[in-house]
Amino acid sequence: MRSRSDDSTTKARIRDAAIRLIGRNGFAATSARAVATEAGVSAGLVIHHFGSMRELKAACDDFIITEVTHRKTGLGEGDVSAAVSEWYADLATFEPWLIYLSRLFTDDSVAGADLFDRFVEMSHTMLREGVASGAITPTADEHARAVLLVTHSLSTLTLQSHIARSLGSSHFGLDSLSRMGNAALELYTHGIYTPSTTPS
Amino acid sequence: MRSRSDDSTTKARIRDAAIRLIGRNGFAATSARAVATEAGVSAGLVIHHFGSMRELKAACDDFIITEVTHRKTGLGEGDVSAAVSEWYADLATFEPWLIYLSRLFTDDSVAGADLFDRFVEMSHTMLREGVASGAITPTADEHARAVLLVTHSLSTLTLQSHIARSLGSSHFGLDSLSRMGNAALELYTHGIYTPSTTPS
DNA sequence: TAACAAACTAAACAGTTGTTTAATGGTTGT
DNA sequence: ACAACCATTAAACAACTGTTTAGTTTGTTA
Repeated sequence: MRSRSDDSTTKARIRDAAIRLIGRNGFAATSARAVATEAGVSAGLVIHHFGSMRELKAACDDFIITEVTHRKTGLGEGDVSAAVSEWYADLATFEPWLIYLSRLFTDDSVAGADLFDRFVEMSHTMLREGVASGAITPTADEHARAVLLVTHSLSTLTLQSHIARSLGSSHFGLDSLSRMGNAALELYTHGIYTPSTTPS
Repeated sequence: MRSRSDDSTTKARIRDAAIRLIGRNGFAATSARAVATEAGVSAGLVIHHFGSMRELKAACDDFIITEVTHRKTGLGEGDVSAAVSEWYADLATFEPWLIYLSRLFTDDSVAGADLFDRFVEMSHTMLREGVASGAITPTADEHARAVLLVTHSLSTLTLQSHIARSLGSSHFGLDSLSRMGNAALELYTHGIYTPSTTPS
């Protein structure tokens, strides 16, 4: 269950502190001294280990991306949705990663763009296979549909605080996730319009 | 078509500059001096007119929220989707507002939370009416469905840069919007799964 | 034990931040 | 013409920023 994030070197502690703070407040609002305090070290040590704040940010990006993509699970390496599911299953441990991950898409970083594009490719592959096997209906603009599905999936991440508040939870947990999942499954199964009244 | 944003007082110019910069870079990365330069005034004047940076941010929030909710359109006052459609129709003019609006939801400001909740209420009302008239299928968890639809709609806003890039456009324009809209309409009409193979 | 390298800190650095102050110029009302 | 007022600026302020420097501790190796 646990990963190499457990390496308890000081450098790793600093990186984890940065992931927590950048996730919570954004990169621009996260100072080297704040990271240092959060990690229980001096500000100079943060720079000593990472060179600069920008490089620290890059190290955090790399770490999160590696964790979400190269993680080995029972379902095979590179299965991103499996990794994210695992994160959701142990929210207490992985919540900071999820929050950081969501910031990756709204901060417009290169790392976030790459990840998004990879998601679209994966979605594309799944849709193609589904259409080939007859499980999924074909569509005119396959690429737009792939982008739409990825966008919808990620919105659960980027808008998680609003979802949780609106569903009455104090934070985005498994209950919120399953309620949204059920609603989404229903939508993907038969839409929301009754067949007879489908608009043009 | 144009609104009271056309008041060309210096105070309005400063606010518009702030909306542009905060939308582009986020509040934490937007300095009073940067806003002043963008508006062609001195840094002191920014504070003179708004009191502090936090109050300037609040003024921007208020302005955008007012524009998106109290705007009078042919479809009646308070029709948010009509207002947003209007913004999309004249992207050159309103793009900064859309970008600022999207930041409202990812910055977790109170203004964004209020707006999200209002959207959910509107969505709830529309769904109820649709179900009553037989146009929309009922569902077990109506609230979750309302939240899901709002989340999906807003994701087109919060992830607009990724959508545009993935669709091959240089920026999020009417073509991207219509491709996503068509894909969404199809999804809402009959889902993506073929009836015979609907998963449990 | 001596020597060396790495981890680490406190202090100082120049630059930027939000905000204040004092002053100037222009407009308005009388 | 005069007073009052507002818009506006340049300069200064302390607090904070990322980073550097110099130094100290700590651990390893020979």
